[in-house]
Amino acid sequence: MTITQLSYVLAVAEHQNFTKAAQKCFVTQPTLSMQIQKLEDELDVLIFDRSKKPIELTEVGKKLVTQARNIVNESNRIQDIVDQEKGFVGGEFKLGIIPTVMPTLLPMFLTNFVKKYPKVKLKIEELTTEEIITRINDGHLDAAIAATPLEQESIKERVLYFEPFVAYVPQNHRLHNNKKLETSDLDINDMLLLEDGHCFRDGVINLCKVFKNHNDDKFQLESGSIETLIKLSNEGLGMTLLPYLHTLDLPEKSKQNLRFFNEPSPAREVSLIYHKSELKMQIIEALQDVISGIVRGAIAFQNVQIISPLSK
Amino acid sequence: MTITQLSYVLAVAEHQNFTKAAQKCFVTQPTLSMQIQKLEDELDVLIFDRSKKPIELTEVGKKLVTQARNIVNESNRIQDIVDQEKGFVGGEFKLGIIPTVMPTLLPMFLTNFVKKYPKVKLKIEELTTEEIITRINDGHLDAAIAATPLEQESIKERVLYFEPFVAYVPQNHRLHNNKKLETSDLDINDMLLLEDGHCFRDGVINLCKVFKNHNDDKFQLESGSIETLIKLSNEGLGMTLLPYLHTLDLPEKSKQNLRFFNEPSPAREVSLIYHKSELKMQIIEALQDVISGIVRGAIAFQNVQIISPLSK
DNA sequence: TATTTTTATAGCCTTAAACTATTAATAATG
DNA sequence: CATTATTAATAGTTTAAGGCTATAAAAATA
Repeated sequence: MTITQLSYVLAVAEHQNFTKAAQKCFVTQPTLSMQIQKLEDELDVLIFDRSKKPIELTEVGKKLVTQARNIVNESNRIQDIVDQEKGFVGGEFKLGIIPTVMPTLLPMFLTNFVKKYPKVKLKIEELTTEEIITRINDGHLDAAIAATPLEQESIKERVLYFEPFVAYVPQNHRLHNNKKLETSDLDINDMLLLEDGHCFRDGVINLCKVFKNHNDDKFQLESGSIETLIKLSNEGLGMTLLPYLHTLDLPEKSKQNLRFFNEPSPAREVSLIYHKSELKMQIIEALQDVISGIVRGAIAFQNVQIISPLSK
Repeated sequence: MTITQLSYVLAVAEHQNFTKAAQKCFVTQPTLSMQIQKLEDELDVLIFDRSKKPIELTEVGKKLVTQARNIVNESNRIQDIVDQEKGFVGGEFKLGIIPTVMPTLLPMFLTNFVKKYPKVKLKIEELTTEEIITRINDGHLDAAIAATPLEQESIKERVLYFEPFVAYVPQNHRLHNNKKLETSDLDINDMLLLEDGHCFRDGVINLCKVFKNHNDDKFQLESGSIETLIKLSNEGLGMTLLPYLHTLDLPEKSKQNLRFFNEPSPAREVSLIYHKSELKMQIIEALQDVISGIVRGAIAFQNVQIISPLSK
């Protein structure tokens, strides 16, 4: 039994297809088929049920795949240990970022990070929290930036910053003349929301839930981007909430519609999250360093109240 | 990097000698040397410091060995999973037993176990608790029978039975005429003890500590076996405590010197212990089944008070 | 039924992992 | 201090493993 064979098994289990798996492993299909057969012979057990289309794992197969993933993960760590010893921070690193953090945070730290750690090949993907959790668990992401706490047993979190919710209240809105807002002022029914799947949307809903009843799932207007949200709001279709960093580069005119909350201001907790196996920890720590350093300058709120990003 | 290479590293780390390691791995010394060199080349790091005699691990080497042990352990589990699926309970199994349990418990379950699981090649070793802990941690033992609780983070325990302490009080002893004893009757200073290293000795000391001050480490007479302890006691050199199972096959004359404790009787907890990685769990469960079944007939005490086997 | 997709088999080539034999280096001993 | 063990490294050879291409077989789809 070799680590290579185990990773072949993982690839087939994932793609349910020998040919595609072979491509992902950078070998030919016969090579991969042979190795898996060899392993099955050695263990004297069928890992895959080839009669099913697409191919399925047998019952033992499922257990073996779980264990194989363990072994392959632990093996990857050998290189990690060596890298750490040498002080080498490099290699490919896949980072997921949720959509409502991406456009504001990424430009702030990316240049700095690339300059400081030129050997790291960052591959960044915009993903929803749900997608991020799946991919961290199956090893397709090395880490991600998301709103926390997520309450995931398999995922560890390191808080980067707290980002207050800022209200965007258009001119004709009942709250426009309030200088500061209370969370109790909010009414989910005149609030513009992001589309389903955004955890910022869930955060806003949770925030409103605390204080008001609401017509479950009867939101009027939803949008896929915060920019559209602002435009819709300007059209007089309701107020909305923005993450603080999004308010920094608004035009002066729009800034006049911003209303902060009285302290403790509701806020989301934004964290660097990663699998509990702690693979590539050097890079994760490098990211944390750079991002915390940058954000510390931009955000300086002390007294905040964390709103959960989970839809309950 | 292969699992084979990692196990070679483990062997050298353990024996601090390439030649001996090669023997243990059933390959020639050059083969093992080459593979370790290849791994060092691939990782571009020295795992062993060959300038030291005997050979030592480098700093990275130590970390790598820890991780390698993980990987090799997890790999062994693949076969475990297959075995479990097939309902196969077999293969070599190394079991440690503490000296004060060995002579009484082993004859009770061994024949039964071998009959029920003929494919398991049991290799039994008499070892002290300390030796057992070391060997379970380094993988030289698959499981052991010892007095618990041990408070070892890396070791799991499954209680087999509670074995009361029974006093052996010779004729001329001050307690001889008491029909039953209280633990408060005990005085460590007129107690015959096993030699250092036996956890039963520590249990007895802990029991006495609870109620009396004692002359620290000023025990008069010590012995390596319980049989000798009884003989010494018969010579009028003091009373002693025996584990209940040892009292069953005493000659009738000696049995008249036995004094039980009032309930709750002090007792030791005897458990099957194994590494938290839970390798060869099928065999461990088979052992537990057989032993519990046998002992249930021989021991039927309900109301006992567990005495810790740890020397504090 | 024909066509495409997908896995298994056959045969070949290259590399890697094992061996034996030997050398080099170190430690132990006379 | 020279000699002898002990032990790791190197050289050269053999066998086996892992890879490839080409092709056949089986299954799914048109």
